[in-house]
Amino acid sequence: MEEENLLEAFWAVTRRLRVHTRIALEPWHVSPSQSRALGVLSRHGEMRLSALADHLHIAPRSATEVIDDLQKRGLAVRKPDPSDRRATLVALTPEGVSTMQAINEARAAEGERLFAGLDPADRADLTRILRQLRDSR
Amino acid sequence: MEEENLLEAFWAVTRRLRVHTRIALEPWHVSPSQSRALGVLSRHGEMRLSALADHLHIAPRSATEVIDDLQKRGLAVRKPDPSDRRATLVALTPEGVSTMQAINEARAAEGERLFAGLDPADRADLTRILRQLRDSR
DNA sequence: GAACAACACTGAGGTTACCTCATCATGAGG
DNA sequence: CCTCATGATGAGGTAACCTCAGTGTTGTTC
Repeated sequence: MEEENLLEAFWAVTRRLRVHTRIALEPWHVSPSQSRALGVLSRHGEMRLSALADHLHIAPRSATEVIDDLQKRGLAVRKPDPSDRRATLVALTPEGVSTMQAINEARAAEGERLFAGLDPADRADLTRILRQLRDSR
Repeated sequence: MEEENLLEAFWAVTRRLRVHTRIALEPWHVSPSQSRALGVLSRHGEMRLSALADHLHIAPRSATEVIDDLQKRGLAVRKPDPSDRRATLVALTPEGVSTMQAINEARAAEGERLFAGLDPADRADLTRILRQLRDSR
């Protein structure tokens, strides 16, 4: 029953966070799945479509679609992999890079809005405990 | 940048929790959205379709679909609202009730698996902090 | 060095969980 | 009773995933 409450509280906070994220993304007309792809490309640099799919935990076919959308919006480009003519590399355009930066700032600000109410000690505890949960096993 | 990590850690734990939930639900062949509806009906008892939609934060039309599915599986029934012939009440069947119980137990067990690594003080802190985040503003 | 399995991507088409809009029956107020 | 609002649902749409089959390319094996 203690568990019940912990779980429930966790999901409630997750929902709030999701709402905040949606709001942060709105001005750029970028969907959550697109922003995840932007994030991976921005953190790891250009990569094959299949590698992107791995990072996003989705099927390669689905990565094709996400990249189609980002390319239509001018945020990413496909280019041939010089070392393997079967493969396609995906990279951010300059516009993709700057959009990602703007989104990161907006998201951090939205996160800050939610976490602002915590005093520093609680915030440190929360960070530490979440990391432990993330990395356990 | 502290924020970045807190947010990121939060999402990582959320993902683990989602995986655990999916696993907990698997044996009953109940989708997450169906289990949410079961949960609402189990906590609040029979209610109108539109009220269920409110609780689930979805459109009334979508509640119709969720209930269609639960009814097909024999977990819920529609009955006329005696006080308004336009309205339809939805209630759990005995099988729906027992399925919900089983799911709750499995989910608590799965949650326990994730949270088991925490020492009691951390667990109490986490619960308290999450409640604060959930209820702030 | 030809044959062939394995691989990278994408077209076709499916699923889930939502949505809006239009329709139909019923209800409530003037 | 006549109009307007309301509860559910049919029809049809969307986003973000999926699988499966096909095409071109590569590495391997004999």
